[in-house]
Amino acid sequence: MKQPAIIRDKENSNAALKAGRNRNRAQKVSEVIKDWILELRLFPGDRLPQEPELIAKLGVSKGTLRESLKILETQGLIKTRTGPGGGAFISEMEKGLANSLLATHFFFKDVSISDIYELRIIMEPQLARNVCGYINETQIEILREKMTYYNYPPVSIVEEQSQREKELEFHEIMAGFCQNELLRFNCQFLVQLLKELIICKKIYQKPNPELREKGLTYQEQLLTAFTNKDSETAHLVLQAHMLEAKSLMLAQEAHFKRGFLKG
Amino acid sequence: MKQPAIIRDKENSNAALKAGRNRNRAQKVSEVIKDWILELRLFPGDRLPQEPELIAKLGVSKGTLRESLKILETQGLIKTRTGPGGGAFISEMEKGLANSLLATHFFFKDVSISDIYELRIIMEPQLARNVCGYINETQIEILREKMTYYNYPPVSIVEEQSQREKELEFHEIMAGFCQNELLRFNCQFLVQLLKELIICKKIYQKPNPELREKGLTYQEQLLTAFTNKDSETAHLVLQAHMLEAKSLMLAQEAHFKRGFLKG
DNA sequence: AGATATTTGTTCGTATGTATT
DNA sequence: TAATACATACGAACAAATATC
Repeated sequence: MKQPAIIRDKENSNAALKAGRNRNRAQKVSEVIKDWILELRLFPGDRLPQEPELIAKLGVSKGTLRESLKILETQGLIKTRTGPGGGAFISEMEKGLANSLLATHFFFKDVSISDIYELRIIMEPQLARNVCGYINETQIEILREKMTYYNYPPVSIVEEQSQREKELEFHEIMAGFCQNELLRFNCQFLVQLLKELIICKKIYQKPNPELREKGLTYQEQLLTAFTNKDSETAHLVLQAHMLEAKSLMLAQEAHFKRGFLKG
Repeated sequence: MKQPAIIRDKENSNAALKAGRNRNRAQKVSEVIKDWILELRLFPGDRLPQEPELIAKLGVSKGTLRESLKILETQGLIKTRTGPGGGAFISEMEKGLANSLLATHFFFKDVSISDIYELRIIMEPQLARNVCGYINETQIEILREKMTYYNYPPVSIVEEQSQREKELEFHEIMAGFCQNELLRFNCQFLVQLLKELIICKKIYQKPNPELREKGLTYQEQLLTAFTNKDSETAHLVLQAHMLEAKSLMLAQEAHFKRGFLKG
């Protein structure tokens, strides 16, 4: 594993740049710029020098520099704007991008519903327990409002699918309240995978009234637990919810490769 | 959320390309190519058309095409080779790249040891339970061999740190045996975060003999459980292990921003 | 081992688009 | 509206890498 070079002066960076003849220039340049970001302690909102200056300092052509910036942009580290005062700005990688990159990672892998629920069964209860500690009335109300989208039997297959999506969004929103970024990201990513599953593979075609009804009951119990600040009950309720959902879903088990690429 | 267009013919793709004047051309081109990959059912190893052909079919300049390919390369979806028979090849994103992209996501976020262990406490036991089902003697032997690096008291601070790393690698290897890609990736990513913590922030400077000794005991119990195919014991042992490790680590709690950028 | 053909990688000059003033 | 400052896009020429003979 490469040793992170937090401090490295410009001269050395450029030297390293010129030395490396064996590999891609654009990638090396992007790493040099990364070093600058660390070195100059740049934070989101700060601007990088403009193209001509970067070209001069790095000693590369416009095309190569643009490829390098594309790399950083793809990694979500910068964003570029045109016009006066424009240029490349440090930016915090947004959630959607990280999701889509990770989804690309699982693009050719074989992920099953069973795999997803193996994680959801342990993560969602923990999420509930965590969030319970500091969730407020306003946030509980947002969750309750989301439930109104599916607190009645669907009249069509289209509505059934829409309700499934809303039910997943309930979990997505709850995760959004979580202050542990790792836990939040994980839970939301799993929900995204399931959503893609709905859209792409068109499973859940058959009505599954039991799933909706039981889910609703669990979620009502969950909100009660939230109101009472009863984190252990919240944990248990969601554990039961997930176990139930898993067994109901496995009836329609389907492996899905590919298809959840685009973010 | 955008509707994934699994099937989309070339004409439509190009039409969509020409229509979009409001945004980045290179990015749109890269999405068109992604669509092609889906549409043509290309898999790792398959080759994309060569630059001149892509330029012709997409109606863009060479520079733009190269930026587009850079995007896909950064996302880990393709790799390019020069020379006869060269070109852009579909490739499976390697683990390291996914790790580094995700690490970039948490670059500006505040992740604490407590956050990491909140996840490890639930994931590692599940990992043990899962792996226990199919781990074989050879694999157990690999784990046992790794333990020899730290089954004795360290004589220096340097060795202490090295032992900590090896102990983390024990978990990394165990995760590598997991057949649930999601679970495997998560566990390994958490280990990577902890490793970066060792390197960058130099916590664990102070000797912590208790951590090593108790960890060793737990891991021995774990291997026994593996040998006996006793998944519930494996689960319980690792749960105790993680709880213990968390409390011992929190004594040295330190938040760490930045610094684990580069892959 | 060396020459050659093929294909990506890099550069530069120029032109166009776009947001600010 | 016009001028300005900047990114974005294009095309042709050249350099480097690699497989094949």
